[in-house]
Amino acid sequence: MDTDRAGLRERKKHETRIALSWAAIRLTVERGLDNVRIEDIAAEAGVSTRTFSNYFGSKGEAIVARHHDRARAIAAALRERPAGEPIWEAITHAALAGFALGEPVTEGRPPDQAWVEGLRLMVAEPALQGEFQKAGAAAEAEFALAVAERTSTDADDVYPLLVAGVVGAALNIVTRRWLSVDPPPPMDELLRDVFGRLAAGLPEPR
Amino acid sequence: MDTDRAGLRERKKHETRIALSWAAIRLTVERGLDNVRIEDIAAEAGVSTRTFSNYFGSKGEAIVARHHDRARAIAAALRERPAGEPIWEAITHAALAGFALGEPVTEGRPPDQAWVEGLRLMVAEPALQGEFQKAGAAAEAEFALAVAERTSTDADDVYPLLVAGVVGAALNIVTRRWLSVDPPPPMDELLRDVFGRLAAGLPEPR
DNA sequence: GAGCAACTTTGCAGATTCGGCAAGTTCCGC
DNA sequence: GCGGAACTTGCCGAATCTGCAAAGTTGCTC
Repeated sequence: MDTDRAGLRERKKHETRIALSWAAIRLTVERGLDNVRIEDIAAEAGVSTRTFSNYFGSKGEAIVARHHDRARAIAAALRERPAGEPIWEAITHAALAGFALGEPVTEGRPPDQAWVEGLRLMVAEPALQGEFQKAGAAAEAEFALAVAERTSTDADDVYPLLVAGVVGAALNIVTRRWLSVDPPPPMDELLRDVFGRLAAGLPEPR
Repeated sequence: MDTDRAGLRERKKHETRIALSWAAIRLTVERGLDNVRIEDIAAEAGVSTRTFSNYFGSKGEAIVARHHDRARAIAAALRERPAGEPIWEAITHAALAGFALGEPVTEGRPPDQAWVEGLRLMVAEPALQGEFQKAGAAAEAEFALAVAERTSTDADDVYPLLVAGVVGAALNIVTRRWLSVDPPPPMDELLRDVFGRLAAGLPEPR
């Protein structure tokens, strides 16, 4: 039943982490960032405020945690792609796989109207901008490693860093666009469009 | 003598802002982020702590302010480039112009050893990562506008967003690299290398 | 140059957050 | 089982953030 045989302790820790992050997101979407105190989040997850601080340094970190996990999943997915595959193709597939995990939100029910609206407000929150960006940057570092491995370049070489940075920027745009267009368009299309342009060398539209 | 005829009030406000940001950077580089209190920064700039809060929402914001200004200068520089110029060429020149303003640090004296070391520690500070990224993102938005203008596309179209995102990533890499290589290499080379790769469609090295 | 309006700075207070420290409790490996 | 390691928790002080109202400046008009 456990995803990994790492023992009860590890599993519980992981569960607490998820519960905290999830509670942080839900409360923020419902009430708005300023009306959520760490106290509330901790209560929702059934732990003390002090324990919250053991897991996350701030509200923002907790909120962004899941976003961060997904970004890292994409890096992991890239490592799974066959070695011969052209790089942009591999990256596109990895991104699709990462997003295929799906927002836990939409797991059962269809995307709720009020929920999407709350999400928009949340990601627009200025206080969280830095947090999202930071999570993206951390994931980029891992992505750069995967790219370096695949292309047999040094990890601190310009090439893998540049590819990772570009991919990070692309994912940001895709995510924002998915939220901004009114009937959220299928991720597949967005991802293929953006990575297609990148693979083609960003031709100037006309 | 005044840079703009906007009146004493505006000028003084601007000076205070610079002084605060500058004091924040200097103290952080010297002592490390955790050993600098807002109280210290305000004292250094000759204002009260409450006034500090009128200008910046946090230490991080103050530290990053100059970085932010420079990024916006690059976006402004892009608008100045001739309309016919190929886009990547224009961008490269804009970036060069932006960096040419020079770190006020290196204005007179050569880059000090201890200073560069402190800078490295500062940009490596986890608590500032988000702040830097956030500043970069804000500048990206302006950059996207400039690109949209130049290419006659909609500002919320994918193309300008993507170009801006890619440029932001590239500038991040250039900045980090400038700090990481031991004798800081000339900006020109770094910028030309990175933007050259982008203009060529990110060819895989071999 | 006197006076008024708008703006900026400042001190103060309350709410919140952040981290260290020292129990108390639970889990892992032997 | 048992000892040690890891995790949770409450408590506390330092630091930050923000609203509010008083005091000080600046800009503009008559």
